[in-house]
This record gives sequence, structure tokens and C-alpha cells, in this order.
Amino acid sequence: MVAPEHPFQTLTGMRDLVEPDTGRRRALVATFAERAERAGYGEIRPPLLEELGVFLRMGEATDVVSKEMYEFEDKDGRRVALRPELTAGVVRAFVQHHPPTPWKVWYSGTSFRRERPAAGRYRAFDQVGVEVLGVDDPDLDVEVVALAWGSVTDLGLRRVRLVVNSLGDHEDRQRYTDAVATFLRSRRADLSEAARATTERNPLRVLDTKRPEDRAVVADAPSISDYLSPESAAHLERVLAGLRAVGVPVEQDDRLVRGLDYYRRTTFELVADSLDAAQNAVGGGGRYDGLAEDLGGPPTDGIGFALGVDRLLLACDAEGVFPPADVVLDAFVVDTAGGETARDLVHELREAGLAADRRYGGGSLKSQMKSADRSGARWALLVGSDELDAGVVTVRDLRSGAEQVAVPRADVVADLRRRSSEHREDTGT
RNA sequence: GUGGCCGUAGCUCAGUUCGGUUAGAGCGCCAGGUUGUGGCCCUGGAGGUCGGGGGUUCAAAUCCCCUCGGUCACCCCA
Repeated sequence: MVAPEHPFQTLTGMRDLVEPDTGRRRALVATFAERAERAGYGEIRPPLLEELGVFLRMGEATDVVSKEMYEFEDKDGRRVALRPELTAGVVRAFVQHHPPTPWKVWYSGTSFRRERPAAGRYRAFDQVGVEVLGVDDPDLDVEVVALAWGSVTDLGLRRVRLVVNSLGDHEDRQRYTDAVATFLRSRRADLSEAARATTERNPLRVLDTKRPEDRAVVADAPSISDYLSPESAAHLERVLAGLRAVGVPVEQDDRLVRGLDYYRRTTFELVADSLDAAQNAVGGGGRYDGLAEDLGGPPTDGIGFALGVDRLLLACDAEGVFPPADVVLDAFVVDTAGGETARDLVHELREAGLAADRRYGGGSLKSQMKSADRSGARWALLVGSDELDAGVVTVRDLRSGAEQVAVPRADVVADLRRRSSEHREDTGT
């Protein structure tokens, strides 16, 4: 081994997550999983690495495919890529295993995009989401969108809006895209240079530009609502009516387009008003009715969404909700009489289901008490030479300041269990 | 990928304008004050390649170039 020239550090856009962030993310995923499973969804964990072709259906013109994927040739000479999202992999799994439909799955996991990092945007990022394959019924759209909405409100977020639109079926979308492109070319002189380039590559993307000069032009652009087939329009109406019926506040926005090529008909986005406009989309999704066929399967309707965990938590911070929970310790053992009691007692406490820790390497009573205090433990269990001689352990409440008591060594675990359950009842935890 | 700003102790930052004693503060950490008691207070201590490399200079945290990382806007997207 040769020592590195520079200390190793995380790659650009990647980070080490530690407590309390890790615990907060566990809680977020648990909350999401609970809601999804209540609605009949089962968990799926597709691999992080897939054949490159699985992801190309997102659209060759999208940045995600054209320049942001971590792709390489493996030692077998296959073109492979780290997943930039989970939908394509889930649909690939559907095509590969042909499970009975409807197939309802939820997921949580990390994806990778080689972009310039920004607030709430990393090169390795976590999402939670669901996909449903095999159902063409607008009431399923209602279920999926309501699930996304509920997942956000479960966290306590209030300043989030749900925006819904329809891109129509394949033909609608194509006709509309052509109309938008024609319109934008007619107003070419008024557009920014970047928007002119986007017009030729992916005209719909221009519709949600954030540049003021382009926004003025886009305001005059044709509306998708004039290009929807009667079937697509009816589908959208049924979805909107359904969401209102179940009490999900929804806004319709005929300028909402989503980045990936596979979206058809229903599309939606969750926008956090508490975040800066650049990264305020905390989640989004929609129908992708042709995707399974594109991946070699039978024609199958599909719909799903993904929520960005980093942005959700950013929004939670901005609203002061869903705070990270402290790690709770029941007992901290302080032993200045040789250490055998600490060694044995923490083990007994843990085996009995209590959370217990101690300090290693000895130290004065004072310094061990400082460790006990910092640990956040509810009780300190003290063992000095006096206790050892008397066969007892001194139990000290570190929060109330109440008088400490001597408990026979043999009864300490049972005593702590009793105190702990009483304490939980008191605090309702 | 383009442009702006930033990088000094574990953390948050001062010092950079106009180069010049041993590079500082608060918090945190360790120890003592209290030879068996945490939090508050007092005292002391440890801890720094000034992101890295090169250059200019008698002299660089400070000026110049390159580079790495972060951040904001654009692009794109969760």
C-alpha cells in the first residue's frame, strides 16, 4: 500500500450522513412505508446497477440521460449505469418477472446523477416513491396522487402545493409539442439564447423556464388543454374530481411539464413554497403508459411518483416540523471500583431490553459523571468501592435532581425496568 | 456545463482592504478548583499543513496563477 498524496475525502456532491440525520431519515422512510403498506403496496429493492439501456427510455434529449449518468463498461464488456432514478428499474423488474397485476410497489433508496451540486441536490440522493403497473383507471391516479400528498402532510408540512396537469396520450403530446415548438420559433427573437437551444432539443422544457424574459413569451404559448383528446380530457377531469372528492387540495396548471420523455397523461408535482424557487420541487410523478412496452414487455399502463428525501427534509427545516429525535439512553453506568460491575451491568441491562452505555478507560467519578450527563441518559448507575462493599448500586436520576437511592446489585435490572416503564407512561412515549 | 461568492482549531467565525512580532475569539474537548457525584461558575491545558500546489517578495493567511472542495444563480431535476 502506498499512502495517498492527499487525505481521502468524499467525492463532489456526496456526503457521509450521521446522526441525527440518519435517524431522521429512518423515521421518514418508516412513516412513508407505513402509509404505502396501508394502501396495499409492497416494498421493492431494485439493484443500483443496471444495463445502460434500461435508463435510455427516459429520453435521449434529457440531461439525465445525455450527460448526468454514471455509466461505464464492466469487465464483461457490458454498458452499465448507476441508476439515476428508480422508475425504469421497477418497470424492468415488472417486465422481467411478469407479476400479477395490478402490481403495487413502494421503494426507498439512493440514485446517482452527476450534476453540479446545490442546496437539496446531491450526486447521490435518496428518494421514496411508489409505482403501479397494469391499471388504466383514473381512480388509481387519485390513489397515487393522494398517497404522495399524504406522505408530505404526514411529516407536518403545510406550505406545500399539489399541482396537476395532463400531457395527453402519445399523439396528444406529439401534436402539442409540435405546436409549442412552432410557437417558440415564431417568437425566437424574444427568447434567451438558452431557451432557443432548448426549443430545438426539448420544446416542452421551455414552458417551465425561470428566466423572466422567457416567462413573458411562454405566457402566450398554446395550452395543452386545447390539444387533449376527448379521452385524455375526460381522464384528467375524473382525476381532478376524485382528488377534490377525497379532500386533497389540488391546483391545475397547464404549464406543468415534467422532464422525462416517458410521461403520458396525468403528471403532478409537489412544490414547497418554503424553499427557494430553484429547488422547490419536493416530489413529482405521473403516468408512463408506454414505458413497459419500450423495455420489451407487453403494453402496460403505469403510474408512480418519487419524493426527494433531501428536499423534503429541507422543507421540514424551513417549516420547523419533523425534527430529528434524540437518541434515548435509559442508563449510564459509572464504575470507579475496578470496572467489573460496569462490564457486567451494561450487558445485563441490554439483554433485558434497556438502552445502556458506559465509558471505557476508567477516569475519575467526576469525569465519568460528565460522560453520563452528555450521553443524555435518564439515570446514572454509580458503583464505587462503598457500593461494591455493600453489594448495592446507587441510582441517580440525572434529570429530576431527586435524591439518589441505593438498590441491591441483584435487583438493579428489574428496578430500572420498572422505573423506565413508569417514565414512559409519564411522558407518553 | 457557464458565471458570482467562499475555504483560518472538532464547530461557528475574526484577521486578508493597505504583505511585516510567537495566527486569535466563542463554543466544544481534557484536567483542576470539589482525594465519591454531571449540569452553573472559576482557573489552566491540548488542539492549526491558514483547503492543496506553484509563483512574486527580504518577508505571504494576506498579492498572482493553477487546482480541490463548498455555496448561490443559470441549466437540469427529486
